[in-house]
Amino acid sequence: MELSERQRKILAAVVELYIATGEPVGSKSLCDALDFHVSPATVRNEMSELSRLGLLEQPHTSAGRVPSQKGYRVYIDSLMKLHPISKQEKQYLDSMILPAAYDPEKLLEGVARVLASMTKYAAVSTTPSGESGVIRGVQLVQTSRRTAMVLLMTSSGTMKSRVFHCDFDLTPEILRVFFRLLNEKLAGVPVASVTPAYMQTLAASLGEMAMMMSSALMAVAEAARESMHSDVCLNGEVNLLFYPEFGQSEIRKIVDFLSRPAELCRLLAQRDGDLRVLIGLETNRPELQDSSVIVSRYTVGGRDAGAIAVIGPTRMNYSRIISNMEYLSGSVGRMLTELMDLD
Amino acid sequence: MELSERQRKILAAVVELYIATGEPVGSKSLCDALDFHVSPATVRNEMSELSRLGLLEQPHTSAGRVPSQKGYRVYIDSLMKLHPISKQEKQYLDSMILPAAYDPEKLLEGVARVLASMTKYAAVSTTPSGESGVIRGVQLVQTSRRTAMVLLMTSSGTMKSRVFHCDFDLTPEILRVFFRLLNEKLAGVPVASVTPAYMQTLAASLGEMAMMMSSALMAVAEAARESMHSDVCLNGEVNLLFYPEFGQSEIRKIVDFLSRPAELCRLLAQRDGDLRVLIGLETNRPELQDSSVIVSRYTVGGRDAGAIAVIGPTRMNYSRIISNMEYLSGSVGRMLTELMDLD
DNA sequence: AGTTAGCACTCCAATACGACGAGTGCTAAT
DNA sequence: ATTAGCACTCGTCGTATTGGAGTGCTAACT
Repeated sequence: MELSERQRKILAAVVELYIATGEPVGSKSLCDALDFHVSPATVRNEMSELSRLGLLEQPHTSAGRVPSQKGYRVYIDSLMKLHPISKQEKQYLDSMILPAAYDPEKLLEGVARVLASMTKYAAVSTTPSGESGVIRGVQLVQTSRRTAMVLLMTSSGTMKSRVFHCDFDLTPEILRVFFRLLNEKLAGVPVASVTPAYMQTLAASLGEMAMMMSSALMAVAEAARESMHSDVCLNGEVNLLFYPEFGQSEIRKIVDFLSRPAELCRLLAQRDGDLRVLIGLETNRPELQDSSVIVSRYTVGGRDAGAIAVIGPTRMNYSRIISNMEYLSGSVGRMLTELMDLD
Repeated sequence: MELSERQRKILAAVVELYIATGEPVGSKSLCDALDFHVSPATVRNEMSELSRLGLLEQPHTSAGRVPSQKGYRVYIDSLMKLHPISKQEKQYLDSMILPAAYDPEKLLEGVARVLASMTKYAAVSTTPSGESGVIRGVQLVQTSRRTAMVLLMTSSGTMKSRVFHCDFDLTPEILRVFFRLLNEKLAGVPVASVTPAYMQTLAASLGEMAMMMSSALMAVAEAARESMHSDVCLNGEVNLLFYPEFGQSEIRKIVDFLSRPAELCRLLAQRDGDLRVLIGLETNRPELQDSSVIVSRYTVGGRDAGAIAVIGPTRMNYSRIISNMEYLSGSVGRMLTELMDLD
């Protein structure tokens, strides 16, 4: 698979023209786009060679060429040049997510929104997952006479709240006792180990308090469970409707897939490397055979925490989107690290 | 506009058949659906009379009849009979939203989701608006050495949090002082009056503390501002794609409209009566000329608080959806009232 | 040997045409 | 007042035709 310089240039030009116009590119129009002069016939020869190599394909005999998945792969891996993101773009992105930077869930939701509106594709983001975190502390806040809220903070930067209800009136003193007990028992415990069984033994060790605190303990357990599983925010599915390469039935399948958070999560979980581009079937998803996914993972406090992703037609403006996503995932990580005071 | 009993039956049958099949209904098929025997010719006469009255219209000369907006209006106002929601449906709806019933925002998001998946239309919900509420209390929670969270609770059932950062180490004593001061000054104050100017005068009255607390005050102000404006949750826009009556360009316009929360909010704000059906141009929105909107408002603690709505093609199964929505908005109100301990 | 002009060929897209049929409105008979 | 009969309208669907974009091949050129 050694391509000549000219073949590389032609392949790149085909990909870029096709991305720009959406139509199969023929030898004539390709000639105009090339930065050196050759005749259409020469280009045709080269193109038929590239077809033989499986990098280009023809929708039908008398049509122009379209990049194959392999062709996109080569383009992305070695032909494409990323032009760095401009200052205005940076400012724009920051200004869109900054207002939500006070809460991880809101922030990631905002990121998905801006990503979708910027790219005009579907965007996904996951909130920081706390699987590997330990409980940093539990806070209690009275919200009314007989209700209070537990706030559970973890070392991985999540913060979950839960309201609980008692059948007796709460007083500051009671809350103080609850607070002391909960933090004594739970600080430093990995959230993953806060199972119902664990709570049972914990309750046992509380002796006579256990009865009074049962609803509080439940709330803590639920908050812990929730801080383990990371939320998936989806935005801009509708954008996919406007790409002619997707027909009604494809759209339906894609939307269906997108609406299943668990599978979506799995797609984003592959964490070898900062940023990955999955083209068509590389996603291992038949419903995404004509789509590409760009996944960029972000870190909080230096550790891998979550991902943002864009899903669109294979014919995607990779270069622009990749540089924007790299910046965005960096920003998100930085903001979350700061928010959690983990730096 | 006095319709004979037979005309009423025919109009109802046309609407129901059209809703069920999506195709203009002709005299022949209409005859079969009627519960009394008449010939197609008779039906034709009646239909042409209904056309003259503006209740039915024809897509073209040799096609069947389709209800006009006026026709739908009459159907909904006086012809349609709601069959009450079944026990299973109630259980299904409850089971879908109950898990999210610990947080108003999550709950309303869940409601929009279940509404969209149940109806197969687009669904919208607004979180309880706190415009008219007063501050019930402010809570402070330390989240790390130099950061803390303010929690602002209002009488209208909203609860907003905000993290703030100090440039000195926080101690329990400092927080206690902050807490006392904030609650002294702010409890009972209408959120609407917590303007920047108000905060300024408040800061002035705090004397030397003002400097230390500035970031906390800012956080409170932001939380107050946020508790005034109600969030809009949108779900299921994609569902609209699958109705043939919407073409690409219509879909684009509708989606565009749906993505503007302010306008959406305005649409849902009309609060005369529990439940409203807006047909086509009754929405006062050109982009919704082929859509209908069903809005149902919910109350928290006896006062109007927010709305849930469904947006779909004019050809909508009104009867089923209305009864489901009535139940759902009742549930939501009940859950929120309970959550906020306002009963 | 690589490049290019010329040309026959393929195949999609757009257009036009005609048959078909569902549905109407009108008229006249019951 | 109702209904059967009938001519008429108009959109839908299938088929045939045409035009054009693009290819692959061959032969000539550098």
